[in-house]
Amino acid sequence: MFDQGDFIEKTSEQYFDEENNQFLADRYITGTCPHCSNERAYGDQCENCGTTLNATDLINPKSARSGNVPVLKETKHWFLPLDKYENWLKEWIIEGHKDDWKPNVYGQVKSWIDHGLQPRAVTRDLDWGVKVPLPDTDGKVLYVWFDAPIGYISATREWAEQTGANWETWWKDPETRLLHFIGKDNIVFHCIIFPAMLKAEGSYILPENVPAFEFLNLENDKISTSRNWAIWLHEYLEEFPGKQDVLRYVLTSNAPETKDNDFTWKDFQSKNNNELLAIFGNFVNRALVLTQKYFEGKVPEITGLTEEDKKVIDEIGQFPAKISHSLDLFRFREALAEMMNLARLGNKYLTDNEPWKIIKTDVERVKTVLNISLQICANLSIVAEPFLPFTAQRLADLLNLETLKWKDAGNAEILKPGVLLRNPEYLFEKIEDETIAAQVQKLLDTKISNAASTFKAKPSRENIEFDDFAKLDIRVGTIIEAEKVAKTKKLLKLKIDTGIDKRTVVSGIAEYFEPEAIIGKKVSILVNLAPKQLKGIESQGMILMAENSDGTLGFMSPPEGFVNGSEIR
RNA sequence: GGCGAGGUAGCUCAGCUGGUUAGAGCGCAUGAUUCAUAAUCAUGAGGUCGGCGGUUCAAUCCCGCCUCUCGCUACCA
Repeated sequence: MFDQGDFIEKTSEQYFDEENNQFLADRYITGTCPHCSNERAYGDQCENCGTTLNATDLINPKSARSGNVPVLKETKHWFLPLDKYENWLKEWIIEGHKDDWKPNVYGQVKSWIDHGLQPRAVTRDLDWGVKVPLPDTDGKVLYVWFDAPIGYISATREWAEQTGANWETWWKDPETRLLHFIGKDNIVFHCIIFPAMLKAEGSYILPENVPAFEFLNLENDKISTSRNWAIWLHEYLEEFPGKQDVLRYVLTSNAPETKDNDFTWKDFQSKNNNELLAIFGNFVNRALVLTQKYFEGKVPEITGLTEEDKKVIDEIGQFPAKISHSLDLFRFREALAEMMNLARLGNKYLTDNEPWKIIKTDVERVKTVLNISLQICANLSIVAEPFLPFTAQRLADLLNLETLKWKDAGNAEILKPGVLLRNPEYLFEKIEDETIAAQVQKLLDTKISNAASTFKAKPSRENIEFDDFAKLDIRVGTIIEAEKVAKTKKLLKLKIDTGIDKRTVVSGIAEYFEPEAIIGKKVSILVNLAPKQLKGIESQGMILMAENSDGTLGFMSPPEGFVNGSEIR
């Protein structure tokens, strides 16, 4: 792309730390916030007032690395001119994929394009990352969303070299269906930036579809590996040995295809016990046990088909197409449910025909019933494979089947009469309440330890003299009135009995306290703070609050029995 | 603040270009059954389709406003 002149070179001014000889990311610059005068604001944001900043907005900027004053210095960057691809993207996605891309993906791409695309820098000044492979580019690396997609290609290439495959088949062959499975937060990268790169380079194919998923939460909270709010696969495999497919099943049936969804352990248990075990596992077990009991485990032959048998066989034939159709449309939940319907068909067929009853009077009929039931099992071993690969293999083994392909499914002649089946084994086992409780407890524990460990107490501020402290006049007071300040999210207007007088204080605590609930509350109040107008109300003082690690607030309440106006020292 | 997606039975979700009693799975209730890991099969009870207003003979589905959730993005002080 560089050789083709696909990039724009642009020079701009950014803060530079002369001592460390590097450009500073916004995060590495601190200074005084121009809005709230907090002296510890970062170059990208002031954590005191929450304002988003540019590094050049800061008053008295300092480098967080050396403590020195950074200087503005010119730096050169390479930009991908996304605007040049706007028309092409419009044609390709807005017109070309109006009907086959998911609404969330299409909508967001359209929104971006409608707003007009800007050239986007693909390099950064950082001392870590993938270096820019050009002369005189010390200290410059590739922007993560420029180098990550290239990483997908490199990874394919590495895999291909190890396995003797041709990586270009996957990325350049027009016959290849390239699909990007991503989360909704990455839509712009996979639908605009990466395709623009591929298009610019010229010899790559484009994704046929980018079916972005929404987000999966865990027990009602955002999944976060850094907060350890996650289910780690290696732990899962140790704690639930042999249950890979259970997790696959639950994740597929809960997949956030159209909106955010929640993974809960209770749901995991219920899907295992009530669906996988009760419907799928149980049906297979019924068929195998009956065959074992009545025919020494040998597949019986068909002795004659009733109308009902023919109907069932016809239904079996429809499953592969139904399932693959759903898969083609990226409706994985639907495909999975359809697969389970085949097991349901089996259960119903057995119950309707009651082989355990007619065995006493009509052995020939039982042969047919069990043959068809076993054919359903055989079909299951094929159509379950995309969702439950381990189970599919175990089931095939139980049936003494060679590995079969998708095209082998859909008929009732997969198992040959006379074939000896293995002894029945359970495909799934019940997951008990205690097991689930333990997993939930494990998560609760991380939540507790998270709260404790991620909280870093701020370093103490500069020392002050006693006289400085003595200037503060803090008193015991009581809230006697409280109401929300209109058109604000955070503010409550409080009337406080300070013992000296009854005064109005506006306090930013509305997110944590209902007005009615705090009337009568004893508080500590700074009474000699200069009055300030907030939302047109004069606030005369300040209520002292403690702020917890998660941002929640609590009153600094005086002990019981202390009267209004008592001094706090 | 702007944009995008979503808000349908207790839970998870379907509902095509608007049209008789809004569907499925799980859960729940009742009945049947006992080959099967108290599994299965049948039947049933659950929804003013987020709220308000509009278009229409007719709206879950179209339009407007509001509200809540998630994502992208911006900016003022």
